[in-house]
Amino acid sequence: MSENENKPQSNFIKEIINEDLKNGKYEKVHTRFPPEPNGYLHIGHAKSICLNFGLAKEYGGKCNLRFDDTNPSKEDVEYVNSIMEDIKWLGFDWEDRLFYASDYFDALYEYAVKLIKKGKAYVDSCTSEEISEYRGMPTKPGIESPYRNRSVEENLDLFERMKNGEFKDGEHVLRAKIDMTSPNMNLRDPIMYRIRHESHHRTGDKWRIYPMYDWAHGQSDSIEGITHSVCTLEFENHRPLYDWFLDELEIHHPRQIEFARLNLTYTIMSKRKLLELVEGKYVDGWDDPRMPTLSGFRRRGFTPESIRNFADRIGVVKRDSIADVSLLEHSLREDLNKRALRRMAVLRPLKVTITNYPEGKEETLEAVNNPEDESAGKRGIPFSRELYIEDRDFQENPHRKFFRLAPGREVRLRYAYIIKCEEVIKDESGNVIELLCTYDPETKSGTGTAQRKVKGTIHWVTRKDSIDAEIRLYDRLFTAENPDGDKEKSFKEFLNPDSLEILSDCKLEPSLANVKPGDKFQFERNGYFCVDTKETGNEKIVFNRTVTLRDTWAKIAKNRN
RNA sequence: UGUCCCGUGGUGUAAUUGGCAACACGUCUGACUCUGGAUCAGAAGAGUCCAGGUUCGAACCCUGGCGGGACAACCA
Repeated sequence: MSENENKPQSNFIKEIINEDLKNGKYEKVHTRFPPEPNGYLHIGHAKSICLNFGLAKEYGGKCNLRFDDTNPSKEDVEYVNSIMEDIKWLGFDWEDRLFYASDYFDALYEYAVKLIKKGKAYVDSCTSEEISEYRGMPTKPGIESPYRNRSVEENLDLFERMKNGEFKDGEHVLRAKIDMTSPNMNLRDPIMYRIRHESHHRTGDKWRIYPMYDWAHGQSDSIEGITHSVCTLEFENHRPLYDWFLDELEIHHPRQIEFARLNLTYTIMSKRKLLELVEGKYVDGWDDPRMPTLSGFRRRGFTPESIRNFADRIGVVKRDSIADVSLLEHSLREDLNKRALRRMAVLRPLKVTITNYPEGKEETLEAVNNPEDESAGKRGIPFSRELYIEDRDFQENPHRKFFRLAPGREVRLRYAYIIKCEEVIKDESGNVIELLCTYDPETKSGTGTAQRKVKGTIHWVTRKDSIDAEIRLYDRLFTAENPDGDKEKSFKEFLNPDSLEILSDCKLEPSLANVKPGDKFQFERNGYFCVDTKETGNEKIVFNRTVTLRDTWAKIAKNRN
């Protein structure tokens, strides 16, 4: 619902912004989304993207895209491209404001020189072990480095030579001179620059020193004129440092605001662990439809609208929480229900012969494309003597509340006739392999003569005209609500062995012959499906099940146990 | 045994900033239905982590507990 999307919901960040605007701290709102190009975006990032771009839009401001590319050894253009693609797919536009932290390496260097001259930064020549040892513990103060009181001149000289590549990796670092006894670890002379003899994906070999996150981030925000720098909770303890740099430098001072990152039931959100799933081949790549990555959701058949709606509904707060996937699924179904064309597809076929339907006869029946949208029109579907129905729509000894086909019972074939099961044919081992049924010619759909009511309606496909396809059924990737929440067990122990089921003998109605990768449909009574973008080729059609329909029967069947 | 942040139905959020706790998801009924979908109607479910205090009045303010999270990468 578009009104849903426009419904402005307040949150603590907007309250802060309102206050800042009111008292003149800032005159406009300028946010940014600052991903590190070292992995694929996931739904947690989507929350942040929706938030940052959403705030800019709501306040008539701007939102920049800035790649936080300060660590050449982890980052890659592959990620840069996938990130841009995902943001665009989600529906946001940074216009001409695509930036990189590496754009500011020169400016950052000058700022560092300024701090050195102020006596607020120094070159430390301790080893990384020593530095870490001197840093102390959260509960115990650190001690000062023996190099802490070098002269400004010496620092300037050393720092320039660090830049010029005169030293080896790890030989020196540039540190801010703050307070080794601070109860906030981030203020214990944080490292600003480290030496890395590595090429950067954008600056090439120009730099031999690279800035750390804390040093690069706030200054980049400042350079871009960001007003509200929205980030996740783990940076809360960094805010004093963020502020310290800006204050010492006396430059434009954005306000950092932290919110709780998104957690979702039955999924993990850690980039590192997601990478582990990919590298360990537990899934089929970053865009595996079971992955919580945006590329995974896209391939699975999710719409960007549904994800945006979801992001609106979960809200923004400072407390840790874990959102229910069913809310995401609700947003998805709500969107797809309005838009997806209905089609009939039989996932697990059971042959049905209508014994009193003339052999060789064929007729075309009319079916509605989308009951939620009349403009979607109608289509014809062929009907003839031999059909397939869903094998689960037949029970030899039906449960009390099962209103589908059973020996001697009647059901309506959607958009066609009422049929009655007269005989059950089995193979040697007792499996039902075919049903012999009769139909009632008076009950043709839409004729108005169909006065008779039957309790159940099932979908079907004609044998002769059906199209073969492979359909992949997905279930949640993990069996535990919070797979990451167990201190004893690894998240991998909660992987759901049944998260993927491949059905290779599915039968589709003929109107599905010319589908294109990415096309989305509702297969009546089954769920929403989309044409897989990777596996679908000339000879083969592969559908992914995006999400099932709400299924009350499944609930009844489950509760029976 | 430090600093910072956070505690509202099962879940996620709200409460016009001190006025008797609202919405959504989920759950459960029922109606309708040629999708056991959608839709519609309804129900159950928290007295706001605990204990004090201030106040005519507290989820909102104060104090003290308790519980959860973050911080000890030359990662972001």
